[in-house]
Amino acid sequence: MSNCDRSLAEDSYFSRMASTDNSLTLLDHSVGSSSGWDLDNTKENINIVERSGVSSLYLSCFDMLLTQDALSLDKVSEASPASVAPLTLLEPREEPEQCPIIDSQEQGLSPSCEIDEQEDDRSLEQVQSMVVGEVLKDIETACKLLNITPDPFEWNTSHVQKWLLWTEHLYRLPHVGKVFQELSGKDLCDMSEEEFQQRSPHSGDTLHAHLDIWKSAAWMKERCTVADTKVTAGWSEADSSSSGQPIHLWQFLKELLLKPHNYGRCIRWLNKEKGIFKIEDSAHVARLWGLRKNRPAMNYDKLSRSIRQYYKKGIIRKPDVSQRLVYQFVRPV
DNA sequence: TAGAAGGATTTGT
DNA sequence: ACAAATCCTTCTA
Repeated sequence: MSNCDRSLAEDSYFSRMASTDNSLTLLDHSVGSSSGWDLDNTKENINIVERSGVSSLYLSCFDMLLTQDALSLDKVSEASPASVAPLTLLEPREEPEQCPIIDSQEQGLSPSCEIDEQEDDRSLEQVQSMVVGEVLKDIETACKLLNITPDPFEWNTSHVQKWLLWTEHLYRLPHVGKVFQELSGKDLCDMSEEEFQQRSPHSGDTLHAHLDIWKSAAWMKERCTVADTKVTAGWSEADSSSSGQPIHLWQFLKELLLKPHNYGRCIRWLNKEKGIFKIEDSAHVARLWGLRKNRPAMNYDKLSRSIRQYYKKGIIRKPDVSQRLVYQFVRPV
């Protein structure tokens, strides 16, 4: 796909982003012009970060970065109360990966007086860079798992389906079924929020918002690569999704284990030094592996058979004291 | 009943 | 050719 194709389709998109030099400035602008995130609330927001992890915060922040104004922001957070709002009530301590929440409560922060603006600016900048970094990292992780590129424009129809399944899974959205079938990534990117909602009245708006995040991240990545800013550090690592070689199961498991923040509830180290890990949720891990390999019928029975093939190869073994769902890398990192 | 172990065969790259 | 997927039987906690 040529850059000309892209630039046409992304015109409206770029215009929304304003002409800023990097992502932080970009965040500055949108935060500064939005009623949802006042400078005075920076410390409070940092506290939110410390209390509940960054995901819910960064989604709020990123949505702000992406939405044209506070009105459309409210639309995003309130348009699908059935799918988003109850989650905060039902699972208040949900792990971020399981349920990064677009939390309307955090967006409704009220304005207050101007005190020590410079210090707030610095704190805000810290939060912003953290927020952007987290979003980029999470997208990177999803790309590895799904074996897709970060840029939705490059997706084919099967990549689109993977992304849809993944996003539904991650945000507990109702299944959209086949309404987005036959659409390429470019088709998807060209669709307005209204078109999303036409196809999927229940989760169209949320899916559109998340696609916007991906589009922004890809756009930022492109900009930052040229500008060589440190925000993109996480993207430059060579990863299995870009090596061309199909990923091995043991690599995939290590990838999950590398992201305890995201996958700690389905797989975690028991003893990282010895390479001993436990699969906490066998069905979940199998589902992720199936997603990664495009094998919808994958289950733990089959995944574990593949793990057992590693016994002979000396890649994975059962630990000395054998326990259910516990394995050990023969050569820990 | 879910998981562990491993044989046999098929599939996809 | 190779890794993984699939299907299977038998065993175990």
